[in-house]
Amino acid sequence: MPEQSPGSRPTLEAVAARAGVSRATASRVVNGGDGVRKPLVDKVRAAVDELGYIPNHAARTLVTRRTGAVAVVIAEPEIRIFSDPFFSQQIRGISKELTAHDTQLVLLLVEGPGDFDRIARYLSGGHVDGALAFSLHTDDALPEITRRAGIPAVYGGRPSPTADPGDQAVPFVDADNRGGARLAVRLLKDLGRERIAHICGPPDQTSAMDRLDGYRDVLPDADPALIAEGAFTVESGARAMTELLERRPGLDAVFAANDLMASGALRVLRERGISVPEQVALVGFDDMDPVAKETDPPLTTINQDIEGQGRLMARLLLGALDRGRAGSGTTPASVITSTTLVRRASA
Amino acid sequence: MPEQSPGSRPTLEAVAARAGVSRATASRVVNGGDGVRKPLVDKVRAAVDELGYIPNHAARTLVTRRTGAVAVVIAEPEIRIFSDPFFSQQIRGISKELTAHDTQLVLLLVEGPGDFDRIARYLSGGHVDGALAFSLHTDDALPEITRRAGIPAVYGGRPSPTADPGDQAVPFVDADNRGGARLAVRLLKDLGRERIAHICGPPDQTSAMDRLDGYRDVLPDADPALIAEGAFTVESGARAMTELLERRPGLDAVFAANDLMASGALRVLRERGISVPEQVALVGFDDMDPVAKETDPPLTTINQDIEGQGRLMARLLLGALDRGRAGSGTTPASVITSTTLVRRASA
DNA sequence: CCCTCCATTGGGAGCGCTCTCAACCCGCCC
DNA sequence: GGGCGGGTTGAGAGCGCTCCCAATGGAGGG
Repeated sequence: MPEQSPGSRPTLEAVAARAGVSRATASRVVNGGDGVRKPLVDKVRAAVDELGYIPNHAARTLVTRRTGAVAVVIAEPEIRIFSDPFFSQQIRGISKELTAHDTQLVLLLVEGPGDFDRIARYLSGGHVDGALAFSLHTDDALPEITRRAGIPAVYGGRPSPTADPGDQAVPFVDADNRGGARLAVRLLKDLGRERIAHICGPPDQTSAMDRLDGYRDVLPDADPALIAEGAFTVESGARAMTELLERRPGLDAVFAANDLMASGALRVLRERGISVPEQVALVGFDDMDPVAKETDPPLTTINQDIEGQGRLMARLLLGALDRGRAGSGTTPASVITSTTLVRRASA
Repeated sequence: MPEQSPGSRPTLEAVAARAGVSRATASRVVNGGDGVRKPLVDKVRAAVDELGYIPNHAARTLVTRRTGAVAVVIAEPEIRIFSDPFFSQQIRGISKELTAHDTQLVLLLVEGPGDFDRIARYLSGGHVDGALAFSLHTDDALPEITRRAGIPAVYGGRPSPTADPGDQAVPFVDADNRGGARLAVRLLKDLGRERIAHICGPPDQTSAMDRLDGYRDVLPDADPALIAEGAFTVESGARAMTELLERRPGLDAVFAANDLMASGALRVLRERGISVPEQVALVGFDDMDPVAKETDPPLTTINQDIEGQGRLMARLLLGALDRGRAGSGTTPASVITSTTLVRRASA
């Protein structure tokens, strides 16, 4: 690849001239070469190589109205993204899939409650062909924004009903949180545990509520005092565990709605000299990479293929974009990915 | 903001017509309004609002030759990005700074060794005005790539001398790793420890080597057997600690080159019934958010302002871009950010 | 009162590319 | 042998915007 002295990039015109063809033919070759006779194709290809021609993206976008880029919107102003490998893994999956389809990833981090305007403007501004969004909280304006922007969007995680802008269903990819939770609680039940507590996540996140629903599916008559609320963090898990132990000292199992809270709970149990899994069996959720394996004992937990979810999101969006080009702008269907039980030592 | 029915976005032409001015004047107003009389400015602004006009980015880029976007290249094909909050925090800082300057962030994750070609093509393709890169390993082709692409770039972390493409110094932002390490080791020495071991990071990362140098600055005559190599992961820290304990059972302090390895070391020490900090004092590095505070005992460590480093990188790059526009294409100077000792319970 | 000058404004030329459409050329069939 | 059709190719018109340059008009000085 020849070096680029800035501001002197060869144009299609130059390639055409060098190959002795018209700009139109050069363009055809650059875009796949269909309908151009072999010798000409070769000539143009050679000219491209010699000149180090790289198509001007802006010019192309101007006429095709496709940017070849997709926005990833993360509406999480706060700290969670730092400590949570969840996002990184989804992004890795998204990136892989987009790269494979020559599509760029524009990252939009929401910098605060007032920042949605900026996001809306950007999405409406024709900078990107579509959006992948992580909208975790029920009060989130994102679904409404993407709908208004008139570009296809796929969500990571089921948006809450209240955030859903009416008739148009918002396509999303989510793990089978409820089913996973059932798996976890059923294991504890099968183990013969009789007072199974639950540390649930924040009520404004659908994943937390779905997991709670799964717990209730298996234990419809559970003592309400056996449920404590956390915030998906280690600290909050510890607090919730303390609370549970005060309310129901006789509990013999805990299902925590994620591994972070499970590890917080584990710390409290250890501090009190309560043995895991002998006295209290513990199950987490997420199978989060370093956390679940590194605790002592390692966590029994529910695995979800996070990277796979990212790939799937990208694939759904790319599909919608392709269909959009073909004319029929159908929105993709949502997908729920399966979860599996990973048995380690904590239960 | 009016809704967008796709494919029918108003153009500058439409705004001009509605405001009763020429396209040129409308353009001036949209771009700040300098040199346009107040009443006309107001008319155009009103037309913009009524029509919901949003400038076409591609058209603008085509003529200005500025994309208003910056690439963030992460040349870390593997798992580290998942468990390491480091990147997320830098990106958060970068995002804040870029957003404040109306610049977009295009994320480029290197998907494997063969993927550098794609990155090179992208950076050379006029998609972005500049690049922020994280090039962690000495064998990294990134500095060469950005140089060839002819766009300004700023690195996160000092590139190794071997990766540096010759005369042109590569501008970077890095923590004062060496100074931080000195702080850590000096503390241990001041505490009266006499056999201070070091768990260093992988030799192909300059941060690891700088921290090792800092250790040696304070302990030039240290027993080589007191140095063990890890890979910046929890597991490798545990292994290194085991090794050290075999080689020098009498060691009374450990400086680990990051908190992850420190926590691995801590686990081994606890398993062996060695008390921290009484028998062995332990210092980490990074002050990594959940890790350092959550260990038992909490880690004494070296803090670096990671988000600040990200902001700084972005600021340097934006500065270079502005200067580039002004004509004088000077590369920014590198910056070393200071580190501070955070005293907790492990030393 | 006329001329000069500066502050505004508008006209128009492109930025580099795609895409429609007409022109062309060849082989084939009647 | 002439006409027709399909496969190739080229010419030209924009995509929406910025920016150069010329035109305009009013203020101020002589």
